Amino acid sequence: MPELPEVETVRRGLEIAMQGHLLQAVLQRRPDLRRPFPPFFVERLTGRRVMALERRAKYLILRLDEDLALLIHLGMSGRLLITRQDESPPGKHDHVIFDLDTGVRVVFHDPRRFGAMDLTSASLIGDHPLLRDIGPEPLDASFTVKSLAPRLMKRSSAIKIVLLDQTVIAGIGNIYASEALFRAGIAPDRAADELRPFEIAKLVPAIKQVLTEAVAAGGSSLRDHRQPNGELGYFQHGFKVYDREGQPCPGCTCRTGILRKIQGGRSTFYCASKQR
DNA sequence: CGGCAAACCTGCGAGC
DNA sequence: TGCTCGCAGGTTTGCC
Repeated sequence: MPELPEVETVRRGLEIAMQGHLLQAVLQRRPDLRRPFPPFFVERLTGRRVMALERRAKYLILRLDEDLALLIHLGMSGRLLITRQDESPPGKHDHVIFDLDTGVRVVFHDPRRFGAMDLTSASLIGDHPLLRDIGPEPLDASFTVKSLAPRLMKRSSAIKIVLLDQTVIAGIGNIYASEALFRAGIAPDRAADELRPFEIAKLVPAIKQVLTEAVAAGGSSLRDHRQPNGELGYFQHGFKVYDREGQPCPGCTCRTGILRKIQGGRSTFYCASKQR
């Protein structure tokens, strides 16, 4: 499902349901997702208290007591849903169930199983191999033209491809890469290292703006994404180009409208007139 | 190291 | 109705 806004939406929902409470029972219903679960997954989690919920890029971090941290990635189709322990039995793709001491149940549901979970030391979380090389958070004040420009100057690939690289910027995925480039007026196949300073000066606020608006809307709900309370996000109504091939461009009067092309095996949506 | 294709999975809608 | 094909908010791996 999930890019930064969707994962942040999940974080906020889980924070309300889980923070301060005990993991009374954990049920792991299959041996692996994309990779095997870590050894003694259930045993290490059972009885732990959830101290805090954080997000880094598209990862959720559950800080637990006893210096333990649970790292969760939702992959393409993962959801975390809040329900009650007395509700219907788990379904086919409900792979992990967290029962809290409050009667709340949190279900990890992931049909494609591209998701991932790992356990690690909470105090050394930044050193974890999955987090170690991730780039700056785009909504942090430290993400600026000055910090982004040198990173882009090292890359000759198309800017759309580079925006998806989590070591360059954290949390952008296929939707928000297209949306940010449209808002910045930059063509997706431009080489990253050939962008001019004034273009990077448009790109940075475009990224911040589209992500901020999407977080405020509870993310985008296309196929799988739900907020943890089951409600839909609604930023899909704010898309200007994503999944709008053939529709009129909302930014200009060109006759071609929104185009779709494949970059790195994935769809990019753009307007050839407004984006140069 | 950079760049690119393939692989990992299941489900759904379109077209025949 | 039922089949095949293409496509899907991601990341890792392996090869050049």
